[in-house]
Amino acid sequence: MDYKDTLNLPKTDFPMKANLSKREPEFLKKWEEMNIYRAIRNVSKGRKTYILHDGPPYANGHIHLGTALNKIIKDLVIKSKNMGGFDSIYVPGWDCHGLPIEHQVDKELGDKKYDLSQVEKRRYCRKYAEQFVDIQRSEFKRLGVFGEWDNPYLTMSYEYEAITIEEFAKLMLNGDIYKGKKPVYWCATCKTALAEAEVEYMDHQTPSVYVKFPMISDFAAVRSKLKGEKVYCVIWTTTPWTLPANLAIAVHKEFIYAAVKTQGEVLIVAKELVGYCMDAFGYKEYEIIDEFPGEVLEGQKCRHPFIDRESVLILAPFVTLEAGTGLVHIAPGHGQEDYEIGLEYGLDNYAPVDENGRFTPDVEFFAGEFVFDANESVMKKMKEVGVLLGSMDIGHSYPHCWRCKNPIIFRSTEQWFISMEKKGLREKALKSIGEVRWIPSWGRDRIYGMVENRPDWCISRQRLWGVPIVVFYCEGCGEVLATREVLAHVAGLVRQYSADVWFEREAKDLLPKGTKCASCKGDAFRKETNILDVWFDSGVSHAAVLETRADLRWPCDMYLEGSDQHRGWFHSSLLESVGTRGRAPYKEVLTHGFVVDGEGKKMSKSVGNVVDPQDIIAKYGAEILRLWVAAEDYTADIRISSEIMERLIEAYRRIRNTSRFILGNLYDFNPGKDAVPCAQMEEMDRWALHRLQEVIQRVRKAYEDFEFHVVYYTVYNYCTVDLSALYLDVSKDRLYTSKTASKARRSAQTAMWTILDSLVRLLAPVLVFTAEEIWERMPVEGKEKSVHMTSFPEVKQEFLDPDLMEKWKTMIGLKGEIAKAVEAARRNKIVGHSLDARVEIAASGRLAELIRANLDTIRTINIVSEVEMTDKPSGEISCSSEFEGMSIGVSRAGGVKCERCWMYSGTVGKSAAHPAICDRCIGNLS
RNA sequence: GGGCCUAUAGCUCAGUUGGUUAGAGCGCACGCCUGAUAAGCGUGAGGUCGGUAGUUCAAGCCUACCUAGGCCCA
Repeated sequence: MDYKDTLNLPKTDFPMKANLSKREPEFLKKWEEMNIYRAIRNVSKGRKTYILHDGPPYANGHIHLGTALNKIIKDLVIKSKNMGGFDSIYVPGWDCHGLPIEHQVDKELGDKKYDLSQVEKRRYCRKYAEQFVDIQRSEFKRLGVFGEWDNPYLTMSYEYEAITIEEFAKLMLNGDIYKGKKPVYWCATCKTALAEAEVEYMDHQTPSVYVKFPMISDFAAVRSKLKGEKVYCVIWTTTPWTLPANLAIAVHKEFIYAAVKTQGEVLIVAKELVGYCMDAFGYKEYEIIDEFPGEVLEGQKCRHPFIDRESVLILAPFVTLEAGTGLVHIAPGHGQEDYEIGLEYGLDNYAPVDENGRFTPDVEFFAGEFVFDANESVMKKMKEVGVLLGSMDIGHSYPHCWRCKNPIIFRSTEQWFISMEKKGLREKALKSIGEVRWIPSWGRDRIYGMVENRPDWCISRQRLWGVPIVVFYCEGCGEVLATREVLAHVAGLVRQYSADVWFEREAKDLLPKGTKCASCKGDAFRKETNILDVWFDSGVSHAAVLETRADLRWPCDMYLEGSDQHRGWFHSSLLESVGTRGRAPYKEVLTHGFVVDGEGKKMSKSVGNVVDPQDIIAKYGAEILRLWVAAEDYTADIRISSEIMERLIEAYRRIRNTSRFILGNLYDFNPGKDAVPCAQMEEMDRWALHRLQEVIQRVRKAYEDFEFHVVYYTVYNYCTVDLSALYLDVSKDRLYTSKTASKARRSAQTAMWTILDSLVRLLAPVLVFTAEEIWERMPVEGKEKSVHMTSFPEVKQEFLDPDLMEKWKTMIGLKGEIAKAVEAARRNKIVGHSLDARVEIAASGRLAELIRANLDTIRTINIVSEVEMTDKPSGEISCSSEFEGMSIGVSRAGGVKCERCWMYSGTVGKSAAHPAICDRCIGNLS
């Protein structure tokens, strides 16, 4: 007879093959139908809230691996908080205004854009953003991320736009905001000022020129050696077009400068660079006739090389000797450092360049010329007047516009600023940084340094798609009108009609009736045309979201973004919140690194190492992507490669198969009726449950610390090491061959059920789909509709047994030694399967006592047919390295192999009814 | 060029306040099993801790510099 039919072999319809890319959408559908997010919120109702405030991704393009990573980490936080005893709320958001969308719309409209009114174009922008909100929403949902997807926050919603204006108003009325003239990054193509964040550095070829400025003050009065000489200061610059705006020449106070006589004139350059410079000018013969420190030059005057104007010599700390001449051309209207040093010396903020990047009419020789074209003309002019000492093209890192990729210029313009100093914003912000928990802790130093050094925040943009800067100017006297009443009135209109109202109505229709200019009593006004920086938009999300939704609160618990946001959203939110409310809008800030390729290099289209999350989802499923996020330590850069994917898929299979095996052995188990109390369980089951408690404790702690990779490794190693290789492998005999309802088998089933029930909950935040798939098949009466509505398992004291663990530590060590001995016998063809083996152990002392008392357990956990203690082992002899003095002998087991349990036994053949099986099996058959 | 960060076996991660022969899992090699089977089990070989120089009786863990990489800025 076939005894296989008498065994309790595993049975389950839980498929071995995950088929994730096909099965995941089915779960998404189920969750959609049951409104899983609401269901979880209902379960969590009344608990302490945990609020992670979503940083809004930009509503343009499809999600990439970085955005996927970010959303998945957020989802891990939200889900683990909910299962860990909080009411964790997730309102996703989108950043909708800004240049990129406006550009994209311009591109799509083509020439049509010139026929559209401002409002019409804004409507296109709105539609464009809506379209990508929809796209990204479905892509995020596909990742298994739960949240209020049907009610997200959008920075372009009427309410949000109104609050943006109200927040601006607070700062305005508080005196933080001022209008000033400053050099800002200016893109002549896009005709707009750019924020620091909108600038990219790329290699760019520019001419570099050496130019001599004739000295006009009597320098010989200070340096007598130069009496009677024609003296020139030589500068070097890579932006010849800024020379018409030159107002000064900077030198370093401590550097030594040399007066070099050559070609009948004297050139001043840094002493260290004399050889280098003369080489560049092509002068072979020269003589240094004087040397002096830079400070001697301060206050001396040169004449501009081709314009009738003075250029004064000043001292600046940023002068270096790395390139050039050691004398730096200063145009305060065209450079940040130039501007700052210009302020110190009271120089004019001169920038004779219009918004198109063309010289203004007052610029001699070059009026109307585009600045980058003017490089050539300026050089030509300088050649003409004989001041050009040398020139060459060089490639260097130069700022470019993030959108149009064209090189940009620094240009002094009228802009609105939030002052870091006027109302002590910097100081307050720095203090607030100290009150926030930064994870990892170095985040504090990073943002502190940035806030400490940043210039005033330029919040104005000369664009269309955004929230207007709500300021009016009196047509009569030019006075700024931005009173509390006016701002509130406009905010009200925006709340009703969207910010479009600003662009479609005239000033008089935006103002409260009877508004008059405070200084001239005029009643005609014009609107400010600038809009707000989009970083201001997202920077007020704490006000627009946390304070407006009933179940949220201000401040929230956490902001969680990539480490670039120390300068981005964390930063803008901090300044806005500190400026209006005196503290940061968050209690904790968690940052993650960036996704890089298998070599640690950043992903770029040109290198061709970009990985698309859609491809991974289609090929392996979102689950594998989630597992990747969980497995990697996100505090540093996060690598992805095909090998990493392969490893994760294998790990996933192991977890899946372990679960499947347990489910297969629970086909006839009803935990309500069949569970065995802890005290009556078999020793090994109690060992497995003790280990489970350790896993639960470690995993819950890891979730609390946001160390998701610890969650992954802990569970995975438990599955592999403790369960698959030991506990489950060993338990097969008991599960398969014992009587179906025997206590021994029920004990194992109780343990396995408990284990899977815990694992599935611990894994649910990570493996959202698979955990649900397992949960659906768990035998439990009255269970929750979704594993995501359950809580994490608690550590149960009754399962903790330190003495047992101590004993089993030795038992498992012993198993390793026996396995080595059996392996040696296997190599010598004495045994194949471990059940072929008979093991003889020689040991002494306490070890011998332990072995003698547990011979049967040792036989069981080693899956051999016989174990005996003896003084002189026979067969293949191995000496233990772990246990001193212990030796193990392995020989072929005696007796006959039982056809049912495959163990060798002397009892096989004794029964006439069942001649092929052992008496243990005969007992289990009846 | 500056600020912050990272660098441990092929891969992903551990390595407590510096202290014995640097750990795990996977992968790999070899083998077993065929009652978890496009599964399961065992054994084994792989790092001197990015590099250099220091501090120390003692350094993967401290210091300096360098290299590579990342983010941010210039």
